[in-house]
Amino acid sequence: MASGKKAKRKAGGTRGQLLEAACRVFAEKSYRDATVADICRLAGANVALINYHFGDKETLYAEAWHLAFSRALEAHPADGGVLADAPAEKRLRGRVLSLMQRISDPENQEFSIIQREIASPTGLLAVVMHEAIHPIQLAFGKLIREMLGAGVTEADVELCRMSIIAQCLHPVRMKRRHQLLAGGEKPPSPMLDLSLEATVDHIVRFSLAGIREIRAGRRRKRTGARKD
Amino acid sequence: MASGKKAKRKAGGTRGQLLEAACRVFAEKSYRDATVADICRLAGANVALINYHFGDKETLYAEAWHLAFSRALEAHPADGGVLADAPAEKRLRGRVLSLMQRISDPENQEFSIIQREIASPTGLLAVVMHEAIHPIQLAFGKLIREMLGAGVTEADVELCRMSIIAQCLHPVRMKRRHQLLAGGEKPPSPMLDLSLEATVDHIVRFSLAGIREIRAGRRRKRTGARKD
Amino acid sequence: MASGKKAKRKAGGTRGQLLEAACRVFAEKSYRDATVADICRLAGANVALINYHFGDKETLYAEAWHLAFSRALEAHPADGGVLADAPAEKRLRGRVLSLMQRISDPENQEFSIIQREIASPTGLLAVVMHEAIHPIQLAFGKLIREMLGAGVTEADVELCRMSIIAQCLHPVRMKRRHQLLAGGEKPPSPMLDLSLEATVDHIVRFSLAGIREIRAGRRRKRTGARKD
Amino acid sequence: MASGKKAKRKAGGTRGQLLEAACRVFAEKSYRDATVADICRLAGANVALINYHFGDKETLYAEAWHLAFSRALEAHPADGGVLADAPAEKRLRGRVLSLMQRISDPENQEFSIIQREIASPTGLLAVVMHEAIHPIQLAFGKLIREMLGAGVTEADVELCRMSIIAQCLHPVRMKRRHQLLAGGEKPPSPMLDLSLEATVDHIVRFSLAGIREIRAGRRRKRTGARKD
DNA sequence: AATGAATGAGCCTTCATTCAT
DNA sequence: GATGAATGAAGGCTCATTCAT
Repeated sequence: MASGKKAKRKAGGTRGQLLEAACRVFAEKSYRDATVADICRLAGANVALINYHFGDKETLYAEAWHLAFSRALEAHPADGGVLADAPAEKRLRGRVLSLMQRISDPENQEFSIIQREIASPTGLLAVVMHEAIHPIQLAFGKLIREMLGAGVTEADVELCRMSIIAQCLHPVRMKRRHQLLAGGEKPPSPMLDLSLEATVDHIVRFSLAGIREIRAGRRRKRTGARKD
Repeated sequence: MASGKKAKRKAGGTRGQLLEAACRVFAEKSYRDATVADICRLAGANVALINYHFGDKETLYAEAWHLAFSRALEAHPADGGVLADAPAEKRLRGRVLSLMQRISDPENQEFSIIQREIASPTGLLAVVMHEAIHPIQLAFGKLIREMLGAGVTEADVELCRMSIIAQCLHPVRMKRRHQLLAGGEKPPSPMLDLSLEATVDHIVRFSLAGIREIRAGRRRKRTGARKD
Repeated sequence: MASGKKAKRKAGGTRGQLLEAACRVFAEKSYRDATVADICRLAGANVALINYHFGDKETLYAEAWHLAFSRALEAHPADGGVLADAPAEKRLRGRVLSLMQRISDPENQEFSIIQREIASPTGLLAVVMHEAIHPIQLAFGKLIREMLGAGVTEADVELCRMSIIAQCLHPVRMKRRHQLLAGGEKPPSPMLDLSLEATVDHIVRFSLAGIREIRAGRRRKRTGARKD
Repeated sequence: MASGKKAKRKAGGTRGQLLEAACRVFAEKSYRDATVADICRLAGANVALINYHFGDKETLYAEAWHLAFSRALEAHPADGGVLADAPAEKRLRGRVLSLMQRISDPENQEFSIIQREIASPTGLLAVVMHEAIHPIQLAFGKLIREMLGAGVTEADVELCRMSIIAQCLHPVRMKRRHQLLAGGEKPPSPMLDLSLEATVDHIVRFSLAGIREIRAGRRRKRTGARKD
């Protein structure tokens, strides 16, 4: 058998253990607050092993984020499983659902890490933006441009994209914040009990109305028609 | 006599200088990253004075936030200067504008501090939520409930409130993030050049459509009517 | 009286104590081998005080050398107390004596520090060369040029200067080396028992003969005379 | 070649590779500054092999010096190839040339190692002195005693020996120091451009004059003659 | 003989806090 | 109130050495 002879031999290797531990610790502690001792304790490893396997704390941090990022990407395909030839509304719903699942998945540390990175940047932020955030924004932008139709300015696309992405991120932030605060108290707002599905339904419906409005507004502008 | 008003060498006294400096430093550095030495250097004061005047770093932090909060509250009345008997749309616009001005005012450190607090909480978060965030949420909730009409669930109010507040906060977060990243590069998206007014216009129009949709949807649900 | 009220208050201040201790420790241990803990232990101070007073180990090192350098300069005037209008032989003897006294003074850590710096340079070497070594070389060069007379090449000056300075430094190095090795053994060579005066006498006599030879040789060359 | 069992097998074996690498690294880095990792990287070997083959870093260091020493001894015979029945002047020149060649040979790490050893001794110094330095000193001493003639004190021999050896070592030290400082700047003194031959010529001529002077001086002293 | 992984001791530095004027 | 000096607790990193194949 190929399984480890020694109990000393950790499953997946110590390097993997460290990476895993780093993901978790960095997800809940910020780069500065997290200590290599924390991570090693969680991984059951010697502190010097971080230097051995990763060089330094910063590299470990970058690799931990990459791991979380890869997992998130794999677990939650950006299109939400909706086919490219489905109606735009379906595709929008797919993307909204996918994004929200991705960032609210409790197994996924990516969002936590990114949030902390934004609060106190370490230099990783630019990479994060480029690799994780930009692609999602682009895909949303393309879809929204399509939905808004031809006679629309780039600024309108941008604003609608912002409106939609904002609605996806905000509830997750809120939920985390409340979980952080409440050690077990009653949720101070009923929204927190809403299922992800219900929230997605709301966002899609709310936003489709918004998009139609913008689209109509632009058409009105173009044709000179006025409807009060 | 312990008369509280002493004209010190420094304007507002050393205590005030420290508080002022703390506001700025905590706005750009996170609780952990900011050092008391940073703050004292900026205030031109001795390090020991922080302990003398505030006891410890954490208390100074709390007081600094309170100062920023008070200033924000004073500088940006929550109703945006719109009278309470104005039409709901006007009042919504007032609140959206007010909120966005408040958090994007570069002289106001409140939002920065809150953002960092959320990313790595120090215990201040609960107070912040209660004093700064909750009142705004309540006012928005009341207004939105009014706009949605009677036959609407609390969850709908909650969700619409979330949609609107999300749209207010997100662009400011985005702008800050980009300023952080780009030392002076061209903004990678045109949205960043949009004026606050234009963004507010969009949010209000987009959201009014959304609210009407939710309101109509609920009515449809209740009456069973279908109108397409 | 004006003396310190507290025993805690160290004579000359902790900063001075640290500098003094650093001189001694760096004189016997090399930058790398010497630890800040060593220095603080010797100074009876807390390790953090090095950061407080000097910033870091490297700055302390530089300041320690500067102190040793200043003391050496002050205690051993480069001309050895011989007047500038004295005969060249007297002035040479003055310089040789001065240099040797300077580097063999057991109270003076300058030479030790320089020796270690040469063996494993820290970046201070360039400064050391410029401030401590160069002036001495220049003075010797000027004097030797005068003694060699007009018809001499710059290379000859250089070589004679080297010959003389070499003789000054070498015995001191040898003596230190032997002290290092012998924990109390008998000196393996009688030279070590020679007084500084005797060594200086030798160097001057030996070198004056050498200089005369070079001077004569050059003259021979110039006049075309040959004497085999 | 048929001897190699594996393609991996390095020329001279891994042990030899390590020794070779150690010579080079210790020649440029001091015992403390040089890390076993440095050496293994250069040798293309695993870190654990140092302990396997040599026990510890210190033993490797000693063996590395021995290798450098043996090579130096072999490459530069102490008498400089001058026959034992040649005139004393010739033999002196031979020894001076040989010593200077030995220590300035860029392929020879011996001198570098010794210099660093002197600056921060590791316990190897005693061995070095005994095996490498002492024999050279003895040979010089014997030759100089012969040249000084019978009526000379042991101290005079010692001092002349010092004068000559000092002149051999100093220029090499100087040259190394300047190479260390200047990454490629112009040499601040013309001496550095002098050939080894020219330097040897100078040393021999300068020293022969010195020796004659000492010899004559002693004679004068003995006979009571005075010559101003 | 060789290797990758692991270990523990030690070092420099940072920083909030406290002490003594 | 204000100041300079002092302190102790960590934290990240380096490195020679050892372990288990």
